[in-house]
Amino acid sequence: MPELPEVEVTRRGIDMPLRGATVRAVRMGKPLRWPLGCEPDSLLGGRVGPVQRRGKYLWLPLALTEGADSGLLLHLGMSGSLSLMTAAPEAGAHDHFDLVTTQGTLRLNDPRRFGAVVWSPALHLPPAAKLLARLGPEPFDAALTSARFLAALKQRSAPIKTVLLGGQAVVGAGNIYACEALFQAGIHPALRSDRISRPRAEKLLAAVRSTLTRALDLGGSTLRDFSDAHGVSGAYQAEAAVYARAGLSCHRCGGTVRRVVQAQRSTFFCPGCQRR
DNA sequence: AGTTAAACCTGGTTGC
DNA sequence: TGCAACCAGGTTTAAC
Repeated sequence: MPELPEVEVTRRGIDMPLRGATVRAVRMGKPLRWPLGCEPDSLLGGRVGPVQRRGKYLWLPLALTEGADSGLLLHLGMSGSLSLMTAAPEAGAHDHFDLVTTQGTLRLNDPRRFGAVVWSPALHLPPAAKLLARLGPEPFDAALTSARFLAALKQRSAPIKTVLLGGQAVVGAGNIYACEALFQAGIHPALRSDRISRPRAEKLLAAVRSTLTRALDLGGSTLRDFSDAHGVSGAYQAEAAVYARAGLSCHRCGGTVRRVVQAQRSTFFCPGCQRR
């Protein structure tokens, strides 16, 4: 589920409430994608700092000593969500990580367990640095110009949809928002990335940005499991133009939205509105 | 080297 | 009703 908007909405929900909190207990459930990388009890007494986001990862600074840069790198995978509770109920079957602090319990619920919580001595050191190494630029970074975006697209011959999902040209757009941005830009998902024109690349970058912004404003998308740190669902899915709308009519041209598979992922698009 | 498949895991939905 | 097949927000690793 969680693409950039959902992860950012989650970050905003836990950042201020957790700031300055002290870790009182750590509870682990079933294994996640990667091991924690430290003794859970070694986190006790850690002080929580400002929560940051990089791509679809969250960085929770957890200083064990004054001035330390260590922390936890979190990923929500496909089905993960974080909730911050003052009085946490008993852990359920899919609650795989609890960080009990003086300012509430941060709990990761993740049925499919593609998510991760990994301790790292610093954001710029392994293992965090290694996991973030291949990420492209942030979509709202002013340094990401349309020229730079175009240059990145020119380096790939794979379909534009697949390249968007890859996150090398820009991070943050997952399956929902990659489909929606391509629709908004009027670009066929099968178009070769390196065949895209300069004006279309510019239009696509703008579409990625506006799609992610709109989703952020609506609290993200909730297909099944996602909710923010306070249990509130997203609302973007209700206004998706193409995503999960195969066989339905396009609200722009009246044609029929199609579903195809690219790189093992469903792609939804409108053949009338999106051209090669 | 670069693109595509397989893998990780659980559960909901669909169709016979 | 039962059960098999397919589908789902992601990303790494292995294989063409």
